[in-house]
Amino acid sequence: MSAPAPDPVFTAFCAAGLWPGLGKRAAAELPAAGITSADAVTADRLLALPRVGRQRAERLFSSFLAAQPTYAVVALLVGAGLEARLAATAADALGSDAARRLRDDPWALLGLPGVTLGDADRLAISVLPGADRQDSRRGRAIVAMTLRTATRDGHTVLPADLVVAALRAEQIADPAAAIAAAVESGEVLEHEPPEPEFDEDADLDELPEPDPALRTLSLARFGMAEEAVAENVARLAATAERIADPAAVRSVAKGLDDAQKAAVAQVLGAGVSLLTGGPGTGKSRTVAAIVTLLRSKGSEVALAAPTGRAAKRLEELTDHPAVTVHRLLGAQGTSGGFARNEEWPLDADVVVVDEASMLDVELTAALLEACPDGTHLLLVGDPAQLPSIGPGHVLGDLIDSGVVPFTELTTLYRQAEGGAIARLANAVRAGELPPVDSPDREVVVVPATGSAEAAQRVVQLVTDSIPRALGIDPATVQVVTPVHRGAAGTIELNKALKAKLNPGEGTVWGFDVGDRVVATANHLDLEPIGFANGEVGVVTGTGDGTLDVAFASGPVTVSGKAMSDLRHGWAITVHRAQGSEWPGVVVVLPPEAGGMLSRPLVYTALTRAQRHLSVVHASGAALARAVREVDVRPRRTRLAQLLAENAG
DNA sequence: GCCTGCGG
Repeated sequence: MSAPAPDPVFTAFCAAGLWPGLGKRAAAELPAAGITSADAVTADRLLALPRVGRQRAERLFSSFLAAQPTYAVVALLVGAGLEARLAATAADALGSDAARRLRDDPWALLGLPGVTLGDADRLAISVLPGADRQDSRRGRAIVAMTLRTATRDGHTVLPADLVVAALRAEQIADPAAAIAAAVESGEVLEHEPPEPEFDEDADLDELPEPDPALRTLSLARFGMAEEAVAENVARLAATAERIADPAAVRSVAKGLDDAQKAAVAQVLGAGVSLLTGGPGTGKSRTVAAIVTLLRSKGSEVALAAPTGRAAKRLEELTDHPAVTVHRLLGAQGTSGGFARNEEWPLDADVVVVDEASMLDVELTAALLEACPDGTHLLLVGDPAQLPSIGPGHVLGDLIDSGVVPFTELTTLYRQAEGGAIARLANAVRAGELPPVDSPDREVVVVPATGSAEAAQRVVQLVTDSIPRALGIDPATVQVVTPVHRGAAGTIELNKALKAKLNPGEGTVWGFDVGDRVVATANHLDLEPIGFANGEVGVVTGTGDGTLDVAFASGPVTVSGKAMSDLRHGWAITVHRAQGSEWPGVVVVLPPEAGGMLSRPLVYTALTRAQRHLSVVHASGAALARAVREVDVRPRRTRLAQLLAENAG
């Protein structure tokens, strides 16, 4: 008797690794055990697999049964000629009745990462005989997709006109109906244009109409988050009571300038306040004074930052515990919400968040919702640095709204005032790119043509020119580039720099003693103090699958999972360098980064340098253009308008 | 298309 032909759905399910606990090797051995379809799966047959005992067979059988929702999705996907791997994501996102939901609305597939409209259309043709490109579910899904794509560029809203144009580009005949369907589903919100200023003397017949071109749409997630931020800022502003007499500032005023003292006084009175300024203007020193004052008053202070590294630094500078905002709020896994919320709010009198330019709108909404009436919130940050990864422009919008009290620190203390680095950084902050005038070579600009030549210049600067001409140890010089790929990206630069500075085999996970490494994730729980994403260290020893790494904050022995979160760190991206500074910095601007150059990126890169800055410039006119424009792609948001409306 | 935070 010959075995039945293997069931393609079953085969795809197993091959895609969707059967929990079943390895690749075991999957390949299933046919030999007589298991070629779902119906053939029994604990007894599984027992026939090599290296499988009774207990494992039972476990495999029950994990197969538990994976039935995923199996049902695989059946749909395979029928449409789509990748079975998608099934796991679909079951995660759509729940145990994912298959039924996809049969009801195949375009719901578009909500999953990596799915194209073409994929969703194929599924639709396969599950809905006679599927029509004018189907209202399709139009609705394209509206949401358009808004999701905009979200990746940081926008929380899009003008309705742009969404209409996107719908027309997909041959949707009735864009208004598609938008109405998206709003009806609850996934999308429609925002009427702001009311024009009311002029009391105007003729009643000529009341200005809101401009329909200003109508916007948002994904409800982000539209509601912005509304929550605006409402809760107003709530905290209205419920705050003065913590201490402004005269109390005197007790910590020693060493603070007038603006810094004003910032301290502001926190004592305001429910929400802002403290802004560039690197070296004393933001941290001011926060330290605030913490000292509040502790002396017996107030409960909570310190937090959006990144682990910023939290760690805040803790060192204030000598007061600081955590990530996620930790502060009790983040529950990737999809989940936060343990601290309206029902179980934070119990601090004052909450201070450093590096607030990195706050996106959802995290800010969660933070504000967890602050009970009367909490004072201080956001500290530099609006000129890179914007948050998630959508929103929270710090900038809070400033632009004009309704939140803020103090801007402008006096530079860290770099020599009038030094070439500070002059250049200040000019870039203001949108200008003056010719560099630095006879003492504090700033050196090295022109290059193409990324290969740029890379050569970088290696030359780090290993030869900078140490020889300026006497700066290469160990204190950091290379910073916008990109990973290409000849002047981190990957190739690190290879070239390792070959010159610390050649070797890479005995443990590609690393040798003497290699510079950078962390790409937080491991704050390693002994004794762990490491934070973006920290740079040097390998000081290797063991059996372990590395001893000396980070600036202390030594750490790294093994296992944490090891895979280390990369070579002579050259790192500008994004990862945010929040760190080095005595010497080489900034590389390769031509292929031209499109991603922006004023915040250039400013962030330049301000990483304390004593010496070399700029290897190969991006031509794109650099001046990027610095001149406030941002190449400004984020469209509604928060500033909402804040102003709530205040008025 | 490029870059990137947090969490388990």
